[in-house]
Amino acid sequence: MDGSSRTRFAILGMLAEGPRSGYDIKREVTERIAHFWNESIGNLYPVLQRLTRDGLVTRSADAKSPRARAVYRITAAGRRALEDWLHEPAIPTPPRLEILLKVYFGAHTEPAVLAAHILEYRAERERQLGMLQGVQHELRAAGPDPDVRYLRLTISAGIHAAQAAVAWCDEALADLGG
Amino acid sequence: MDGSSRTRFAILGMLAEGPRSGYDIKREVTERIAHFWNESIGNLYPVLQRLTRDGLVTRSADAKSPRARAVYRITAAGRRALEDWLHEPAIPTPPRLEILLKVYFGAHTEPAVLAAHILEYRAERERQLGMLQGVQHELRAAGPDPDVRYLRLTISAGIHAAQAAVAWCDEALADLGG
DNA sequence: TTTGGCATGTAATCCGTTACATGATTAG
DNA sequence: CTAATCATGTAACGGATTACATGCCAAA
Repeated sequence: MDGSSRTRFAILGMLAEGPRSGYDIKREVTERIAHFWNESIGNLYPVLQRLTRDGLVTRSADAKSPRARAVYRITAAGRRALEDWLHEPAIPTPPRLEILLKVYFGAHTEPAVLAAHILEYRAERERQLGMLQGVQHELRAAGPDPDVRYLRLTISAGIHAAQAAVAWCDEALADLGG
Repeated sequence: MDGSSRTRFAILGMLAEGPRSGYDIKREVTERIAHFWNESIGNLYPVLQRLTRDGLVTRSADAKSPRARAVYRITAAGRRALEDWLHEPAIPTPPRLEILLKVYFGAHTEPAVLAAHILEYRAERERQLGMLQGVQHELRAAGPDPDVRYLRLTISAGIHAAQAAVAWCDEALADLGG
């Protein structure tokens, strides 16, 4: 059945902080955790329905909004499911970095083609790095707020990863250029 | 149809270095590029059939082997497809790091639970780091061999990423411990 | 008034994993 | 002899993306 869908838990985690609509969840994913997680809106709605059917969340109409908004709330069973999942070790997803696959097969094209790809990749990672550092700076101003403790940690993870990626790009570009 | 399947190109790239069986390809993936790419054997065989049907590879029985081995060779059309793909920019796959999702929702469990997960994650990354450094060392002995130039680059990428991951783990563990 | 953002959902499709099924060969 | 590895494949399933379809509300 639903053995490994981690979308369920992403949703449950978000709802554990308070009631939200599907649209809200999607926004929070893209605005706060996009650097390590993603959800497509076309998947979110069906999974929310299944979670409702399973009694892990409840659905109600938002009275305060003039729009047709469905607001979801996590149930006690939902919290239990979330906590159980948090206790299980994380299952590592095998990575698929297409940029490195192209590099690995680099002998079958010109080095300049590869360099162009890496340059583009570097720009993207640098852009991301700047964004994350911006968030980190804002969070520093907030002081030792326990509410943002875990957000801080994920931001830091993204910064480490982005810096490593940029450093590798520079190394690779130097190698390909010389 | 087969718009975005990168498995095709992983196969074509491997076959561009020489004839191989499906089993060979799987072995090469797990032994050399597992740190940034993966393929399941159950997917490899059907895709090889489709590539044969499309005329990008040819299939023949291996006469030299006492076993029932099917050997695939890349065709001119296959090489063209590979080169075309190498010219296209890499499509970034949105990441899904479950470990960070758990950290993000860390407020809903005990810090010690999180720390245990991170410790396990750290061990895995450190193990991987050691392995990659071992390969890097072997490759250094080979000198400036152009054949291993691109392999070297992917190994280096893995080392950068693993080091960054380990560094973050230490930072996170210090934070959670204190 | 028209554009963009809010908001929800379905359908088609696909990409890929896991488990299952089978059998030959080689090394200990 | 027997276990591990070589070797190929199919079937069931599921998780997720993209495109499609619809419509309201607010701001310019």
